[in-house]
Amino acid sequence: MWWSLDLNTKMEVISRNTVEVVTLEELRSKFEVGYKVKGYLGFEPSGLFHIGWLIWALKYRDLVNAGVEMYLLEATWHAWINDKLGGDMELIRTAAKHVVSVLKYIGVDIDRVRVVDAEELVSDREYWGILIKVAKSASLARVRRALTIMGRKIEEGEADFSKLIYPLMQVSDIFYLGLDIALGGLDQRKAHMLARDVAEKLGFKKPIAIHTPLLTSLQGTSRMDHKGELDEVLSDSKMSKSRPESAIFITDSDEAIRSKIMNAYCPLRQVDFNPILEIAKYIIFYEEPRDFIIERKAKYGGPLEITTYKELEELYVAGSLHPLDLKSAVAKYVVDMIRPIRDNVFREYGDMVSKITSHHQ
RNA sequence: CCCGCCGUAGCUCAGCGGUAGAGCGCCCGGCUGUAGUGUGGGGGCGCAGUUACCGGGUGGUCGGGGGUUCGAAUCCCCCCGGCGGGACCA
Repeated sequence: MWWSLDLNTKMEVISRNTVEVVTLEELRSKFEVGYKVKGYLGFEPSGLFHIGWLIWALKYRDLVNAGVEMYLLEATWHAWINDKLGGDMELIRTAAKHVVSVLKYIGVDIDRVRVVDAEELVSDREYWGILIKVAKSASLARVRRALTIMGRKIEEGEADFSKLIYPLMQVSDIFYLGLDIALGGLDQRKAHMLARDVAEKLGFKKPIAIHTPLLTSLQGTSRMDHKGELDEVLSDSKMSKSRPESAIFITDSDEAIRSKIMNAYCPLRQVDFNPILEIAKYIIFYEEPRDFIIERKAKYGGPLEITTYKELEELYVAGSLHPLDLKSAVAKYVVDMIRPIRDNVFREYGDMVSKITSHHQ
């Protein structure tokens, strides 16, 4: 268990499969000092759990297992600000609960997690005091720079003012809970950096930011042929709920999962922006070694058995593994992984699922 | 966190190894014109006062701290602050 982990093992467990830890040195010294390290992840209950979230969920599990005292913030008010689920707070709250359940099913020791609803934070006037302090210590331009995409539309007058409060709340959440670590997908970077910027000025702990990768959309990124237009290629590539066919949901049937994977973008021998390889890397091979069997007819080379992602990638780059065989294998493992979770979600949150599903239409 | 630019007078900035500057503002004075006012009108005088002009004056820890140098606003290092950019969005 965690108390038996030595420092180097902790550091390894926490930093694996992340895009970055800002900064590793700060994290190490926190552990060296030896006091109870507190971390959190805030998630916006915006709909059904999808496979992209699994990446931060697994990282969350790592942090819990590494002995970090983890908070899980149900960012219900934040979802409201971002007009998620039609602003239906009841539905948002239920959606939040189903995410907590999924975490439990993937093996997060939920008894050691402190689940907090944003409702609790905003009910405390101290929270709003912190928020005003944060607001006073950052210029309008600085806050605007920390905005999500949604918020950036303010410039065009397409968004309401509450979007500007959003990053202030994210920062206030961290300070209010007294956290050492802020975990999130790479898309949370701007808010985390704002928190780091103003923390010392206000006498709060400067949070260490841990960012997990974002999965490429199953549709991939077209326009790869434009040389040097990386930005253009990268745009529009995150796996997102707004386009159901681009993501695998925890509620998808075995057939739906297989079909989405088989139809996914998966260029021969190419690693970059290859959603199937990413799923293999960040989800199937999250923990290594792992037994991974690729069934193949003898005329295509026969079955393959590997244990690490590195082996898989090498085979693929070498052209020894055809996209179709890769997809079949990945689909099998994803289906096996999701099936039990899905069954539980339907059992506990069947009503919510149908509500949200109808909401999508 | 990374990259780039910036921080010099109240404001906008120039100067980028050799005496800290300009424009604007501000203060004092002058003058011309103008509206108001004392007192019914005019003149004079006074008060008050807008704009433009003229003259004079006021302007500074050159963001902070170290270093290099005979000499630093200027070059180097560290820090603080600001703006922009940074895989989703654009």
